[in-house]
Amino acid sequence: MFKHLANQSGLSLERLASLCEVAEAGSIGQASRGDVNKQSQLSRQIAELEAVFGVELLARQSRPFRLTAQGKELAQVSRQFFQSVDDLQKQAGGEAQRVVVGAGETLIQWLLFPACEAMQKQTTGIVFAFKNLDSARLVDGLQKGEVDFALIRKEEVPPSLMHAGDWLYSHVAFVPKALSRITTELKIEELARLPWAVLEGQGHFRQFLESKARAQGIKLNAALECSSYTQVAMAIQTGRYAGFLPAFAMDAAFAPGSAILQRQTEKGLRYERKLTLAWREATTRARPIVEKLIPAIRTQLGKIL
Amino acid sequence: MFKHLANQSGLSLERLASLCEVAEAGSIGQASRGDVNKQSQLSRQIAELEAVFGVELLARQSRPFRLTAQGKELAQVSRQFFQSVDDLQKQAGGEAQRVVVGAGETLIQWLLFPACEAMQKQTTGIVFAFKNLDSARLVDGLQKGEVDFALIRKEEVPPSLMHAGDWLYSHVAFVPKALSRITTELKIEELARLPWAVLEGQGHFRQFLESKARAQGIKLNAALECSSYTQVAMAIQTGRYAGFLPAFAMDAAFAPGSAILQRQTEKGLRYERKLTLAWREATTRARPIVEKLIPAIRTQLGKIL
DNA sequence: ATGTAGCATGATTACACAGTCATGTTCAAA
DNA sequence: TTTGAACATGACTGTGTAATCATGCTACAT
Repeated sequence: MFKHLANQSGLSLERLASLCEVAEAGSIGQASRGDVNKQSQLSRQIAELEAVFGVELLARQSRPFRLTAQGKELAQVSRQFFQSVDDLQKQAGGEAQRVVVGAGETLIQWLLFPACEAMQKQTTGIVFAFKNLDSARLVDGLQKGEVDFALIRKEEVPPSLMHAGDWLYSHVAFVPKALSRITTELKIEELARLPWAVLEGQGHFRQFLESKARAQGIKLNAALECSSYTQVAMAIQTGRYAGFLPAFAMDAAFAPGSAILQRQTEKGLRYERKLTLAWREATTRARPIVEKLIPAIRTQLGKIL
Repeated sequence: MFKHLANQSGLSLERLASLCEVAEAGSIGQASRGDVNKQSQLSRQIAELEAVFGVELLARQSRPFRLTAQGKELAQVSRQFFQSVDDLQKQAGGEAQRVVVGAGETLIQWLLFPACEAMQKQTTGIVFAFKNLDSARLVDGLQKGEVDFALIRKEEVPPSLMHAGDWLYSHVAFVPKALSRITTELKIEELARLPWAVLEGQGHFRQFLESKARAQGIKLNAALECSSYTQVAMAIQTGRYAGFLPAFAMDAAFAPGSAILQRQTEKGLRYERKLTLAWREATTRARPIVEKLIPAIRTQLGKIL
């Protein structure tokens, strides 16, 4: 049967696990993280695997070495196997299975976290792990099998991945009543009038706002630079700044009855995104639990969005 | 990462390969085939795996022991992994990948063999392995991953399996010119008049013929009992017997210009079957080569049927 | 050119494992 | 109840392997 494979000198679970580590880290060096012993192990073990398969698993043209296509393939096959075995073991031992959910920090905090919270009460035996990654890394993680599913912009999902759900949300303005009691749509002029807490740097939305302001011959009044939407929300909460947040932040970020007005922006300032839940089909095959969770997550997210 | 799994004492490729062997054979005893050493190994190794997973992999209620549901699951996960690794290794070494095709003996000889022959000329790097199994075993083999795809009756495909293609064929009469020069549809009366080479035993088609004859108050003239359709074809070739064969046997079984008349049967004697190509989705995921072959096989079979 | 990050290799140790043989246990059928 | 088939267990051996330390090599950056 498969004894010829299992018996082969140079092929072992440890070596395959090492390959997976290198695949995840990107290179031998990163996988060993300063541990010289580990470095020598990894180098040797991958060389031994190469001897077994008669193929280069590491591309040795430039340093640091990256995995070759065949190296990645073997790593993926192994990873899937380990994951399945791990699931079986946890299932048998009554332990909770780990499900890795990826998204941007904002989405995790205000969407995934509440949604998963609700699910954990119903379904026992699941541990969610949230990964805060940018969309490129999320897609990569999905394809490698390191992330089970991800909440990302629909446009970012490559055709090789599965996806379901279709949630539209827009950035809306949150203005403390202390600053303004207007409740109608937010006008562009107010970009200059109100003191805004904005994200530092060159984020998409920040650039969008600045260009809109410029087009009107005004300047965005960036009174506070924050490094995350959470900070923006905190700034708004103080009552001294207005800010833009995704609409779904209202319930999650502000206590009910707080003196904050949520205001839709006028048409010219609309900034909309379409989210979807993406995953890799192979993952659902190797991990039945992941497939089972998809409809549940969809309905939970649907309740919030 | 997965070091915690790979390091676990009691978990090894050999033990998993052993589990696969037992899964395939059905029990420890059958897997060891009289080798007492192997028996003790298998017993021990499965016990060690059980310790790792904390679950019974063998159902020890009645002997011989069968695998439990969890045992089967682990075996399947492992089998898939081994198969993928094996494919990678063969691909890397430029070796041919083995593709297991299952069907009844008749279908193998007169349909699959010619079809695969034609494909091997185009596609290099594939070795076909034919398995002659009854449909129950074929379905079982498909689900276990031991058979890559099978040509079986459409009605036999359970909903859990994929299938494609839809080939209708009927059993028709082959009559040597030496016995009769009639070329019209075969009448029931001829069942008694002509000397028939038939399959021994209680095959579906044999019973069908006998009941039709009885209904007409005549008796099937079974002049020769054969144990395979190949033998029936050989008998017909001698010129001394008539016989029923699947219509597609004409080209494959008889040399062109041989003195055999192929005759459709009259309506009351029609015996039709619908074939399809069945496979398991997980197999196509683990073995890309299998997925690639499906359309090729379909067109090749289409040419014959 | 030279340093250094990134990887390879040789040698050694301790251990887990597969393999083997002999014998024990359990269960089902005769 | 007996018998044999099916599986378990204890004891031992040789081997492959992970782990560790020391040192050597090679290519990229400065």
